[in-house]
Amino acid sequence: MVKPNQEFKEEMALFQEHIKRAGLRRTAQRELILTVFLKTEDHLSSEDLYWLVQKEDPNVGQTTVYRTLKLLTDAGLAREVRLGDGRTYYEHHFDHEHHDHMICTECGEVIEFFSEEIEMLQDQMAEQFGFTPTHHSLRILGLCKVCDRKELKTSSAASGAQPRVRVKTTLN
Amino acid sequence: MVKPNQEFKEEMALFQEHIKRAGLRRTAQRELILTVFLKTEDHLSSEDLYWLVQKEDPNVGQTTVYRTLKLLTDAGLAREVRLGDGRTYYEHHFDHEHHDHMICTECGEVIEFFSEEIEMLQDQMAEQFGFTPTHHSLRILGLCKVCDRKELKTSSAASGAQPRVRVKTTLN
DNA sequence: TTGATTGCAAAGCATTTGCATGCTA
DNA sequence: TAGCATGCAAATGCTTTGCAATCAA
Repeated sequence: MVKPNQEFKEEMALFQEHIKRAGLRRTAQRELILTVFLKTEDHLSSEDLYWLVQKEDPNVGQTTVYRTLKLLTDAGLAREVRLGDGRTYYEHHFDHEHHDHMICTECGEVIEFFSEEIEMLQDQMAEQFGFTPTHHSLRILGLCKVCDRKELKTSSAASGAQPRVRVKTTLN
Repeated sequence: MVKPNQEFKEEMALFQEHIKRAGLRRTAQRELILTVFLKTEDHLSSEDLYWLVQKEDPNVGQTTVYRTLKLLTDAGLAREVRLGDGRTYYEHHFDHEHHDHMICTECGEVIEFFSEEIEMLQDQMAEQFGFTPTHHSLRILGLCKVCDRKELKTSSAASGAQPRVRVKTTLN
């Protein structure tokens, strides 16, 4: 079922490189997990990935998925994502540029977005504080288009006008 | 030891109001927890707050602190903060305007900052996607001034020049 | 009096760790 | 062969829940 690894040649190579550099070992599990991971879209939890991997090889354990995800993160192939609920999600770069997230608190939809200006301003802010940034994390929580409409319908009567965009407060 | 509640008159009133509105009850524990909470600075975990409350009244339980912190969040008096490790921190508005965070991954220092421009751009982005934001969360991870200097010293020789600020990738 | 609140202990979750066995290099 | 990797079960750490006793309204 798994497509030939050749599809992710670069990524696989990067991984092997990292493994060698760290004095670790190349194993079937790690390769399978990475391959399955690269074929996913969006964000998935360790458990999500575990089930996907299970379909290919029922012998792989949860623990190995957890450990490998960590390894992939170290290798720069995966990125931890915290969506706000307790757990940790992961996403990869393959076919995906760097981006931030809007998360609908009603239906859980996740919108990926990117703003060059926001990036620049962040760097400027950091510089002001003598801070050297390595990562950043921007989440906007609220209602997606669909849920916002529902909200209007159920609560008071909705005027035809677009709801005003307004950030009331901050998390984090 | 606890200063008279009069100091936080407004906050206390808001809390009582919320409690009444929700058909809940005013209790000594809740008042104590809120008072102690408002006297703190920065971000503290439920457990941190628990220990502070313990000093005033050893009979108050962990659970009540957890529950009250949730209540305060609902009432708009507290704000959940996720610093990146597993746990949830809280901060209050008293004496504190809305802000975002830079977190030093070396020493854990947390710098609070605010950028009107970034706020505006976020609203603009949201509008583009028909998204109605309610909260947002921006974290910049990296090295603070002090740790960055140390880093330079221990690794290769440091040139006198300021290190370039550059965001490599995103967590979120 | 009624039903919300509390504190304890137990349960839940996601994640990590200990350890004997298995497998790369 | 040495020692990293694996998978299981047990342990952890934070947070939530069940429940009898307590307390505010």
